[in-house]
Amino acid sequence: MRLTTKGRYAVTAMLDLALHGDSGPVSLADISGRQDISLSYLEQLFAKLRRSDLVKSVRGPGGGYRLSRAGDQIFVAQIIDAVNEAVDATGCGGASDCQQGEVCLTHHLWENLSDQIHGFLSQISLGTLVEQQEVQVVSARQNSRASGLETEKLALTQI
Amino acid sequence: MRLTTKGRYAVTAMLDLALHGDSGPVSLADISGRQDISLSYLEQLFAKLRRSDLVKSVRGPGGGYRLSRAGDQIFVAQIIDAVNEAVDATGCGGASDCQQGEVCLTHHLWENLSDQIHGFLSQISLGTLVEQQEVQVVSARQNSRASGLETEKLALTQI
DNA sequence: ATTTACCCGATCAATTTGGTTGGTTTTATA
DNA sequence: TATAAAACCAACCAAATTGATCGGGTAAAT
Repeated sequence: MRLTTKGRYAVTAMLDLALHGDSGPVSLADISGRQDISLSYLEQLFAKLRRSDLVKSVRGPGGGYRLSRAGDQIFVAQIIDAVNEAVDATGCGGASDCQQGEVCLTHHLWENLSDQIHGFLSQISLGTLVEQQEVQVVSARQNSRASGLETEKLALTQI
Repeated sequence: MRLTTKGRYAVTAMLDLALHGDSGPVSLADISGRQDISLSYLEQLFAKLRRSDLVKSVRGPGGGYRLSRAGDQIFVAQIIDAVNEAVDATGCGGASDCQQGEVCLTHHLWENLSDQIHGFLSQISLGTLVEQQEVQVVSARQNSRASGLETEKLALTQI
């Protein structure tokens, strides 16, 4: 499990798609404009997302990308796995050829943790994130109506 | 929150320290030998770990590093934060100068997720990992005695 | 004094990241 | 049918990051 800016871009773009995909396909140019990610980098990312069947493409004018299924059926871990081509990360080759020495002990400790992170991100869907944000925005609006504008900024940053 | 091989090296080294630190300080040369990480890279990592008060150093012959407190008081998130000098990752400058446009919506969605990951890794201590591994090793040994060696590999990988 | 091992800074090769250029194909629409 | 919008695609490139190397220091145990 790796978590770099590349994964952040991918998740951000997919979130944009989840938010704007209701009325037909969304072009990469639109996402590029809204999220400030270069068009060709988006192309590279979406090539991988498509290969992993997370999005479907529609070619030609008016085309773009759609989520290949509902937002609550697409999980953050899948997005990150799609763009971060699996690095072995094992050191011992992964082929379990390492005898039960000291090296392998801590190696397994790390694998354990890595699996836990992966499991955690496998439970969070695009739908979950969007829902949470909607709750936040509504609550922030209520707060700001009640107690001034400064509260909104606060509520949004401390999710 | 970033999660790269750098963080993996740091966590691995700290785990090694947790496992071997019972009888006095552990030298970086020892860790380097056991974990197959270059000595000078370990030096760079431990300089940061020391600055973050996660380890204490003992100079001179027989010296090395000790955890600066018990393993169950050192959390994975702290280790990763220590070696990955904070990248802003915000895009909008972080100074909340971004108006409530579309860009900032997904930006906050990502921040939300990032915070969740950080919170998750703030609950996992070195002690937790070592404990789990000990449980696993014991259980694997029992399994392999009961039903053959293949079970051990299985139990270790599916933690 | 010598040795061990932490400390420190500069440098550097390899990899990854993110972008650029320059196309091609598909397809809606005028 | 011509045009334009947009997905596709491959090669290449600059910047950042990673991880290693070198060449020294400094503290302390023997």
